[in-house]
Amino acid sequence: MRADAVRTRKQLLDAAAELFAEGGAEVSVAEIAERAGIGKGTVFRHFATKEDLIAAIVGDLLDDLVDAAEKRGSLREFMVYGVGRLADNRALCDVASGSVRHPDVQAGVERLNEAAQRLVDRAETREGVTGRDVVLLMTGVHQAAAPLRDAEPELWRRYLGFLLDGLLDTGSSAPHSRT
Amino acid sequence: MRADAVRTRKQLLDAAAELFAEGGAEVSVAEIAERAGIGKGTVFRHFATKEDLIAAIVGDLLDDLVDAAEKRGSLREFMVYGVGRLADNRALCDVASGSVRHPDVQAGVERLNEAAQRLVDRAETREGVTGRDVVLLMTGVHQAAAPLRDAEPELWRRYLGFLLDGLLDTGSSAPHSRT
DNA sequence: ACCTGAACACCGTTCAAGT
DNA sequence: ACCTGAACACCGTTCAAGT
Repeated sequence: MRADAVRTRKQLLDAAAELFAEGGAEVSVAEIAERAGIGKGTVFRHFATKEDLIAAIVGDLLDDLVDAAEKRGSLREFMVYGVGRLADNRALCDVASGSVRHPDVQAGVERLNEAAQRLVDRAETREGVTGRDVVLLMTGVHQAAAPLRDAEPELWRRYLGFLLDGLLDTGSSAPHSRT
Repeated sequence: MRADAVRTRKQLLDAAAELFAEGGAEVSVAEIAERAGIGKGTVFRHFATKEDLIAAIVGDLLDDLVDAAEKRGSLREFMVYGVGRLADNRALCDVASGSVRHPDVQAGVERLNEAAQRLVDRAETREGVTGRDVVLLMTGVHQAAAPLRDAEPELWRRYLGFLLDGLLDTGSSAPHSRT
């Protein structure tokens, strides 16, 4: 790849990362090209489709979450971190809502599921809970709180608390029995 | 309104209800017009924007949920019914995901929140839980399970179970304490 | 009064023409 | 090799022309 192309590509990725984070996948290719200071057609020289561009940006975000799963001590800490990331990046929300179905993204989610599974293995959860459950439920918590994102930006913490109380096995008492 | 216009409007609403239920808000006006057997322009004679048409369809769905909240005995039953409706109607999902922001829809959600509040008042939940929380959390449960809608269509029941265990106050033991 | 389809401004995508 | 903007097929929306 020629030096000028490397530079163009970086400008494109920087602009896309910023705009997708703020506005989600719905920001137009024209806007991204303008912000990057390049022609609209050039975007498609680097990425065959808009979806491919989104997948490249979102892939990095998912890798960051996998790192977090490996570095954070507990399942609880990971879930707090993960929902927090969902709350501040609209592109990640679009992945969570299933509107991005790119194979690279699916692979990234799969790696995240596996990393979450390793945390579940070391945690005291109710029986049958998998890493995949944890990842899906994180997105559910975020999306429940999302409509009030502006009015109550910390609402997801409360909802995550409810979920964790249903998910974690506290050991001492019998939290999941119904009288 | 002239008799032929009444007929046209009904054809339009029937087609829209069916297609939105299957495909969500993203089905095109052209598709709806074709299914209804009317011209594309005629759609905009009855509804100023596509959003207004969606709001009309979704309003009925929300009214049905309000009815359910009033007729179902318990909070738990209502939540099972509500998430079930979300699972089989894509238009309702689009409301839940916040991609429909029509004032009539917001008003419908508000009425649903109030109906849910009346169920909460009669239920044993943890402190501070509101009807609005219940409605939001129902959408969260659904959206968590949505990516596996085809592979595991009943997954939402399991996730709703997790949530209810965190939400309901079982009385006897101390389910929300952490040791 | 009511319906229609051609026309408009957008979108993602393609590609001939430029460097 | 790489970049560009005009051109294309879509979309929601408008409106002059028809009944």
